[in-house]
Amino acid sequence: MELNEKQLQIVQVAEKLFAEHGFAGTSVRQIAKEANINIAMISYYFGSKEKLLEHMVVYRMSDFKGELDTIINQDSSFRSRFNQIIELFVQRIHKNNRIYKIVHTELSNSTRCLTFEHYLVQKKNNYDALTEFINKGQEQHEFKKNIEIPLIIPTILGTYFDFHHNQVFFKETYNLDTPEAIERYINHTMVKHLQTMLCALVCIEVS
Amino acid sequence: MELNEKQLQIVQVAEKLFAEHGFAGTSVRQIAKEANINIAMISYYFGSKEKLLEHMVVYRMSDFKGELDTIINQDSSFRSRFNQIIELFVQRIHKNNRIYKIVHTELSNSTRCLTFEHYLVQKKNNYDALTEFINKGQEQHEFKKNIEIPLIIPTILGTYFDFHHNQVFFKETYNLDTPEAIERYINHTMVKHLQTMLCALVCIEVS
DNA sequence: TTTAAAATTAAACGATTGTTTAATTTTGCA
DNA sequence: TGCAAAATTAAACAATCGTTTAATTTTAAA
Repeated sequence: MELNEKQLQIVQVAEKLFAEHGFAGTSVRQIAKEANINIAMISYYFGSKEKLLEHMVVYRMSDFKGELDTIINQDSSFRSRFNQIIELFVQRIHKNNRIYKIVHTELSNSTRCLTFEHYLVQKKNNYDALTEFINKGQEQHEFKKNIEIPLIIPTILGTYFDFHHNQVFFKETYNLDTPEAIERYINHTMVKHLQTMLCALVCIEVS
Repeated sequence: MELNEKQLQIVQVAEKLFAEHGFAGTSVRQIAKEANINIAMISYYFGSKEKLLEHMVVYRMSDFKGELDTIINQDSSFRSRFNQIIELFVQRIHKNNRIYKIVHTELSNSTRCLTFEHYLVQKKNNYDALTEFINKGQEQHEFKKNIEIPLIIPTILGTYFDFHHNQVFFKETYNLDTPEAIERYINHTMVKHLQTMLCALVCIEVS
């Protein structure tokens, strides 16, 4: 997926607006205005508003599997690697939260006939990689059995997104008034919460 | 919030459509057609499309605090009550998942100038009740300290909604092909996953 | 400098949006 | 039964939607 400077500008503005107001809630005129381009350029470059979204998904959903494999193949304990995986997921989803929000909203949308193939394939890869890692840990008696592995990733991403969706609530309830405070809360408090909780679920304690 | 038969019909249809296609993605003509009423009836009864959404939120966000207090005031162990609270949250969010999805989407939407006061007040109540319960458990040395209490509810609701948003993925990856299978997965597997994980986080083990 | 391709523009397209109007029908009480 | 209020209707409203057109400007290789 290669985009020229103008196309990239359109995609970036559209991503911001789609995430903020939804796909249907954003008009091509808004995008054009905010990106300082003529309305016709969207059709000219992407064909249509729908195809702009498709291009955006393919462009943004860059490969995440590499970073995951790097951690998994490290020469450290299962617990350490598991903790690193959790942190990686949070960082990744936080960095790209806009496109994920758009995809989540549109994926369960029966109007949209987009495939989101790219997203689903990448998701499957992540689930397979994590499952294989956990299975190995279970074989070596480092990880507990009878774990619902398919729900580990939903717990990580879900915790992040529920916080993200309800930021209005958290801001005023827990005094997260600056962007830096929110950043710190996500990267430290939330990561630690997830690590503690999921390790307690998965790791066998050695005493 | 009292609604006559016709108004209820409109709210129910609109709730389904808003959840499926988003607020902006649903036209009043779609609502009117599916509810078998004239378009003008929406303005007649609710004033506008926006106000229909406001009425919907107030009507649907019925009081949840009672059920929560009933469990908290039970005469059983902290662990047992905590498990029941988790199950209640999952059941509650599952039963009303449509309105929660709508609110989550529109809440972080900078276009919408709705307050969602009703939703935020109820949320605050739930957070306060849970915090008080956990604090009591900590005082009585049944619950661990240094827990990030504000992230417990996001973990419960987030796990549910990430699964819900990505149902297309889970259906084909884990063979949840019938509505009954999904129902069973949520009410048993997911509840157990959350209970095991959160109890491991919160409860002090007695050996 | 010439010239064909690419980029950009303003304007217009028909379709659809949420809302309002004014006329008509239905309802339920006196 | 009569009649005012409530409910319902089809039609029209201006505004906005995504897209296309045809003309113009810019670009870059010959």
